Amino acid sequence: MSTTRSAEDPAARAPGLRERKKARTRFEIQQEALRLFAEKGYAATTVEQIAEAADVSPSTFFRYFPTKAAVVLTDDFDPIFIETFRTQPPEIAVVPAIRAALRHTFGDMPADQAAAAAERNELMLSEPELRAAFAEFLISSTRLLLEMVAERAGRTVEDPEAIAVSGAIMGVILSALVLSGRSLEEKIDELDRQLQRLETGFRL
Amino acid sequence: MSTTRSAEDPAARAPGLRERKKARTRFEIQQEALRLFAEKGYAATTVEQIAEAADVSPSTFFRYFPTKAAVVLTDDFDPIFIETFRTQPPEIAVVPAIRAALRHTFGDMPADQAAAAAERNELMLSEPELRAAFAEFLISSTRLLLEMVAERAGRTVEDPEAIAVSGAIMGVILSALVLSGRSLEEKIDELDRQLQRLETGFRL
DNA sequence: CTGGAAATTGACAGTCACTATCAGAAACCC
DNA sequence: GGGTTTCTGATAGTGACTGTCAATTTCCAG
Repeated sequence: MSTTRSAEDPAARAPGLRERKKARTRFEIQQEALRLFAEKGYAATTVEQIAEAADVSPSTFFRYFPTKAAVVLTDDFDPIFIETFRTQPPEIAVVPAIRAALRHTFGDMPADQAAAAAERNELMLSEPELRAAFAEFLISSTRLLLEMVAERAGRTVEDPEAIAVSGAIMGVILSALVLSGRSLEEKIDELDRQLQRLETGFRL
Repeated sequence: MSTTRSAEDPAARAPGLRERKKARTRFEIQQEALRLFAEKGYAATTVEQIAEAADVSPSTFFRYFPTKAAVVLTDDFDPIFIETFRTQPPEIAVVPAIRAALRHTFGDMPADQAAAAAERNELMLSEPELRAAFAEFLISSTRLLLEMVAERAGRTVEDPEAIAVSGAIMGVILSALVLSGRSLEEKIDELDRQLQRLETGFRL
């Protein structure tokens, strides 16, 4: 059996070689793609070039990412955010719970991850093609948010007030992301204050 | 100066044959495209088929519409809405002014236009490709809304509160459009009530 | 009304994102 | 090691979109 190294080997701890290789390939593709995008621009980079840089075939690229845009839009924060929101004490209202979840998810983010997120965010908004794909994300997120809101408030997903508040929250988030010209950190702070206004109403 | 009354002639009032032909071709293409989309679905309809149905070459199609999606997204209501909003009495606050403008723009819409708008709306949300293009529209609309809000409220476009309220309004509109499963007319009514909640704050 | 300038058009060739298929290689399980 | 499953690359497509260029159509001046 083990003429070679034992179970302590960090390469052997993962759920299997296949899984590890997949994760590694996926990461590699994304890494190279983002590098090329930053280097030559999104539109000027072809999938073939990404595949070549990541040392896979174009076919393989599409097995890992359904579209060229997905390589930019793939985001690991959603599940964390959702979980945090769900585990807020039930007596807290929707908007405060959202605020708490946002603070928790994005508040103490490692610097390198924050930088990467900011970069992808910028890319997402500057490239028309990606802005388009962003809509997909936006709409599905709004749907998801509505479900979470309804669950917490004890309403159905058809409830007009639940729909309105979900939309308003998403709109505030979107506008903070798109319109506010600040750093990601400042945006999070600002976002918190803006959401607070949803609770009290706007006086403009 | 009028020896002839030709200026009244509806056919001669137009800026020239070239212009008229262009407008007519444009209308023809859009007409045929929407018919084919309704008939066979958006994805299943190729530009070549649209071009053939409209009796032009594929090249010509792309000279009139930058993308296949643009043929669906072309919209004539924005300018009306903007004008109505701008001409609201200045003492009225932002949200009520939006509500008034929405009611005026979409409230007394002719039945056939409403039907066409509803159809395009449905198409826009059901087809992934179009939903993507919808984002373009969404983001630019939010920017525009921010400008209008800032103007009315005497704030700059960097003002956080102006940003927040613009986003919230847009979010409420979006969610009403996307999430609420009603007819267009009902949606407008519902939208009015949902916007009202923005003024008073949410209690969920 | 006519000749030339300018705009519009269609044909053609090409790029690129994305899909379907299929045979071979790698990893899994025994 | 043998049999099964999964992953991969090569190939050949489809369809949206772009660039070019010559032919046609509309415009306008004389």
